[in-house]
Amino acid sequence: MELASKYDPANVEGKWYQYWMDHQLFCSKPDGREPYTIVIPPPNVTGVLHMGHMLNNTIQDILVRRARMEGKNACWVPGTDHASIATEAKVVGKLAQQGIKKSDLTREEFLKHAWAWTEEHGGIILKQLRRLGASCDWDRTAFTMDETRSKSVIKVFVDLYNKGLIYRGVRMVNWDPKALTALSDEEVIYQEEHSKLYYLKYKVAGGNGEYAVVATTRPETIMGDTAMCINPNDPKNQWLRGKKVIVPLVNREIPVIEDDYVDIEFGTGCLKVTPAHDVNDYMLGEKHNLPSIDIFNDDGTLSEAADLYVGMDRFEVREQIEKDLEEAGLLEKVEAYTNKVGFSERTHVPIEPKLSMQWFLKMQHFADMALPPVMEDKLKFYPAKYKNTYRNWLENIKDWCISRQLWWGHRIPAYYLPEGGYVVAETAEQALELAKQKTGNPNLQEKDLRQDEDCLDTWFSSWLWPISLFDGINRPGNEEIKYYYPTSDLVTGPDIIFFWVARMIMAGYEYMGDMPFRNVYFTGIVRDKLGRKMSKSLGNSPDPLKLIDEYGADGVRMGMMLSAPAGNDILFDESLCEQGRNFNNKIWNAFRLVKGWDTADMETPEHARLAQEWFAAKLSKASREIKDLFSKYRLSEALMLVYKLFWDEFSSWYLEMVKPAYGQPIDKNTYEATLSYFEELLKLLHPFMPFITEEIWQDIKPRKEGESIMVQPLKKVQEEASEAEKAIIAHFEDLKEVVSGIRTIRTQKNIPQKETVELEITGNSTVMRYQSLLVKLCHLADVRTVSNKSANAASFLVGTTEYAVPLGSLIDVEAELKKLEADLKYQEGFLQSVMKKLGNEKFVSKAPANVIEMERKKQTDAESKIASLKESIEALKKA
RNA sequence: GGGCGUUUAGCUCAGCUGGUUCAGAGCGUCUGCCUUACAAGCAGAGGGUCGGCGGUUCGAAUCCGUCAACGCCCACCA
Repeated sequence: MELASKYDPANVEGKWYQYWMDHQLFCSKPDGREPYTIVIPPPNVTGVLHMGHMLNNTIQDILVRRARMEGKNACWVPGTDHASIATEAKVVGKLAQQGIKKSDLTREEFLKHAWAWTEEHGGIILKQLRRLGASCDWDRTAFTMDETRSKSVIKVFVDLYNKGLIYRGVRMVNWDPKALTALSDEEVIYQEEHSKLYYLKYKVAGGNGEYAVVATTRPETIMGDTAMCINPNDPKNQWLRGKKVIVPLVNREIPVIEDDYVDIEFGTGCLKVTPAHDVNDYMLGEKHNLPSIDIFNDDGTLSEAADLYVGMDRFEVREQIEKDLEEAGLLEKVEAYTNKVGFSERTHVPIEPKLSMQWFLKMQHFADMALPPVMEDKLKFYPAKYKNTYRNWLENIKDWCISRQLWWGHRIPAYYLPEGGYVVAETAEQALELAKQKTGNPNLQEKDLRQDEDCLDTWFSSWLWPISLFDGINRPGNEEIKYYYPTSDLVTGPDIIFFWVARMIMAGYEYMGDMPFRNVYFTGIVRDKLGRKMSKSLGNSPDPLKLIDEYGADGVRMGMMLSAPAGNDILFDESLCEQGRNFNNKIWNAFRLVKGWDTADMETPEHARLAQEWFAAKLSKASREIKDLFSKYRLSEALMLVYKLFWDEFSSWYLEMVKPAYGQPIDKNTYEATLSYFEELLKLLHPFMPFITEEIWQDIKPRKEGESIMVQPLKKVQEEASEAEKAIIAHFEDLKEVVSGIRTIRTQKNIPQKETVELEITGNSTVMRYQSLLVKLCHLADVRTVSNKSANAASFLVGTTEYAVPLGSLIDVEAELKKLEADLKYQEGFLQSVMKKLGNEKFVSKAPANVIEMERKKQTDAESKIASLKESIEALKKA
């Protein structure tokens, strides 16, 4: 035999991936079969593969491969996302290294750099996915900024604008002073920060030096104060009513206004109002008609309007103004304080609330459509707990700020007219037509129109993904969209439930009148074994490709799946990959064994016939259970089930049972049966470990070029187990226990495998049917039923039947007695508890008949066990 | 501040609508084995008062209440 005793994935995986590609086995075209569709959550175009991607894409591949083997037309569409803000930040950073500032470039020049960067780094991640074995239809690879997708985005923007769902206006938005753009509410992450609470003195105008104290966390914004606010019901501040106070350092007079909004208990009950830099203050300003002073530049430095500290950064000012206030005697005290601060999801700098002109999408309309199907389980979430999260968001929906002050993205198709106003159109030509109509000026030229400088939020393109991938926006009702939509499963992380999942559902109903996917599988976060998030700074994130080099893709896939129940975080440990690798090796060695057999024309021995009968039943049972687990998306459990089926049932039991003696041939019938079981096992394993299963499947029987396990249909299983099947499996479990019992005795008594022993069975036992197997597996010289076992035998119970191995002089009477007496004690205790139950009037009268029946059986069983134990003890004592 | 979730063996987790001796699995641990597929292996063994307390019930890991710890999401209190 020239096969190595260890499986070597490196020599196998690349070969089969190429084979699958060469034979177009990943490709899907609409046909008469039932479609099974997954659209990939598009990774950032310039991203690199990390463990989160590994988990996510392993799951998708498992689902796709399984569907393919169930005879469906499986289509997994890959692609990448332009990731507007993240990519632009990277490009800006790279340019900065070369000493180029974004502000020195024109839009066109910048985009040239951005595209060059995208072409250089773009799509690496998709190449990496191939190492994992991802069976994507690569011919369909899309990009959120390619022509089809871009046209879709613009078309949708225009459509929603025309429907009155998109509007433009000045609102308080989340401003990212580093990226210099507005963000949506979802892109702001609130984190607790240890900061200070400053108590500032606001002197009363025209008074004798009396002052009010205001507590604030942001003293640097006082230059923007336009009022001080008290609660009208606050007795301690009544004296301030109708007065004016003087902003410290600034020496500007501002009115004291009254509003219920102010919390009497907080600080001194006096609130400084800075309408330009706080959402709540903005609302107060609107309500009380206050002026608004914007004291910040876009980059978070102080503007001319602040008058003081002009040009300094907001945080420097905070430090400086504390000193200056102190010096001026206007700072009463400073307390330590913990508050929540919003940070930009991308640039991680504190968000500045800022009043600015932006584009918004009205969301109520979409929320109304998107909520019911999820709550009614038409569109299912796994795990279902995320329905709550989803509902909570939709029920408190706010309009979506969709404009970004960035260049890398889809440019907003709004065109401003020379004399004010604007038109919205898909192309510049159409815009010109509209403009002419609107202005009544037929001489208007394209150059007279100025397109909006902003681009759209990345998610404004991603939300169309399940539709735009099949060109369903530009060509509604085309063959592909009709066939593949709605897609089947979406596999993604719960962190983007609002960003992406909810919005896709909205777009789906708006543009297709139907859900974008039937099921959503939420994966957990991949953490290290200590439960920490994987991060670059901690250095606890392994390089997926190195893992694949070391353990093989199959091994890593298995490592990921072994502990990845839907929705739970997975604590990743390399040792899991080791387990995966070991399993590969186990499969490999089973293959070596079977491959090494010679066959002969001979009758099938009884023990082999029994083994076949049992394993066929076991296989059918397992197939049924796996199918059920897949239907519930319990993939790690399905994997564990096949794992045990292969390792324990097939390798440890079945193969040991049919294995011919050294140098002996095996009968043809058993050989064929074994191959067919092996093949079926490979098919069950294939979605989880595509490479090794293909390697062995190709070698286990002669195959034609182009054939692949990938597209082999799974054996059909019956919905329900037959009685015969159940009985075979149950009886066999007894057999296993007997075998195990005998092995234990061998171990304990140090009886070598080579020496034969005998087995005595007291009374009737279904195990007698498996006599031939017992003899083979336990190396027995004889099996016999007896009415009284030999005196000096080691015995054990399986069910109510006693099994005994006569030991002759090897018997250790003391130890044997001890064991039997312990058993007896347990059984007596057990019987007592059963009797107590049965003696309970209430139990007997209230419990259902079958439960009582069960207890009675426990009673008789225990009694007979006790009897036989007592007998054994007596016999031993005599011996 | 609101909402959700988790708590079962050393670790990671199953245990559905309460009742098969129901307390389980994988890994790890311990013991013995280089048995002619596999030491990345084989055979065997030990290990938990199911987070605490209280209740419902003939019967609770499972239902209810409460407390505790941890985690996540949402929220405009300076």
